[in-house]
Amino acid sequence: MTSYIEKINNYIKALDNDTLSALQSISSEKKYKKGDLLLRQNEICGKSYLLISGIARKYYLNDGKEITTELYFENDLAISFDSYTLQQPSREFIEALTDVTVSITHYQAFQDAKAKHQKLLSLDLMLAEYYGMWVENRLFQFHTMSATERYLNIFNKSPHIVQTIPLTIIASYLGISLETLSRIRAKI
Amino acid sequence: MTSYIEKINNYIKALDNDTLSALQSISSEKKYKKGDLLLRQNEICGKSYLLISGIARKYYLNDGKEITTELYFENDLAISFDSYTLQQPSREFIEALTDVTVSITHYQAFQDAKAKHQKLLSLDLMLAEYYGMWVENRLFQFHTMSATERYLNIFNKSPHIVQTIPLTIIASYLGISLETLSRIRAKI
DNA sequence: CGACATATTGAGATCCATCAACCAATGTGG
DNA sequence: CCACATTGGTTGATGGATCTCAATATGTCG
Repeated sequence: MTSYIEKINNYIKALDNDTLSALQSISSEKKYKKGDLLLRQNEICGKSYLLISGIARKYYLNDGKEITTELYFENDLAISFDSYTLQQPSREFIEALTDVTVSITHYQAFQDAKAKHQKLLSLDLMLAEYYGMWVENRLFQFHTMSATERYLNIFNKSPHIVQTIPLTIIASYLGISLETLSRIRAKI
Repeated sequence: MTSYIEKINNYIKALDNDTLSALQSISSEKKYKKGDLLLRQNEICGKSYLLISGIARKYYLNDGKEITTELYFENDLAISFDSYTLQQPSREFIEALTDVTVSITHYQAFQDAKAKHQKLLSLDLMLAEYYGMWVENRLFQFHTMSATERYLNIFNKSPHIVQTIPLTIIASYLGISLETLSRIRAKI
């Protein structure tokens, strides 16, 4: 599945100048400070955020508790998928965990560009497919792995997450309490 | 999100004849008997199956146990998403739970058709988006709801599932043991 | 330094899985 | 058409994983 990212990146690199400039003309750079919210609950996700530098996360509130659903690093694309797709209010927030620089593309401008440039439509399909597989894989892990296994998985595959993100956030990302995560780590 | 299915169905209804006949020319009907496997583990999912009648499910084996990941009814599109997208061996099976009639479309033929007919590319994007939102929503439920809540949710929103599918399968679909499901039902 | 976020540790409660026994309905071979 | 196997479901007892509440560190930053 990692190879699919490469495929997407290669696809972007190989875009003709016409398509590429169309994409660039509807994108703009912006900086956020640590703690800033790129998207709030109940707002419609009308933009996509490509992380150029920094770390961000997506989360929602459940019984007043923050549940992190995705972590974003350099080169990741941050959106609230259903809010963006349906253009309906988001249940999720997107928050900068460090100072971040992002490339913003507006939803409607991208829709228009897709109509004119078939390659952007193909790109959008690839991105949606990637997200589908990513979520499917996450669900798979929730379905089959214990808390310890899920932590070890992230620890082995994405050590940078464990090193840079507060445990409180990692715990909610893994779907366990902070205390349980702390105990899991103590045992290893 | 249900409205997105309607949007997709309306989109299909509104397709021009050229696109529609291209789609039909690469699809064919086939019948399966109850218990037949439409896709086996380790096979590459080279076809999509649109259910015309009957019921089917997708599942995988974990420690020798069957874990159901999706249930299909009339008008649902059955594929192993990652296997289909990456054209890699599937970890999932697709099984007919009753006699079924499906409309089969080959992966490669559809890829070719998408290159010629932009509307099919748009359709594919909508289908991928729908699947992404569907899985996201399922993950959301696993993340926030107890076994009882998940059962009640399915019981209220999709009573036909509870009425027609064996509890063993529903339990694995909900990510709980058959015994727990039985006890949940006894309490209500 | 003080204050607030972050992390650890303990004790008890809760949810759910597992193992096992049992029951009911269905189907099949002789 | 019976005897028996098979499938699907229920119920009880027990244990383990994880949560919650609470107390106590350990930062970290203005």
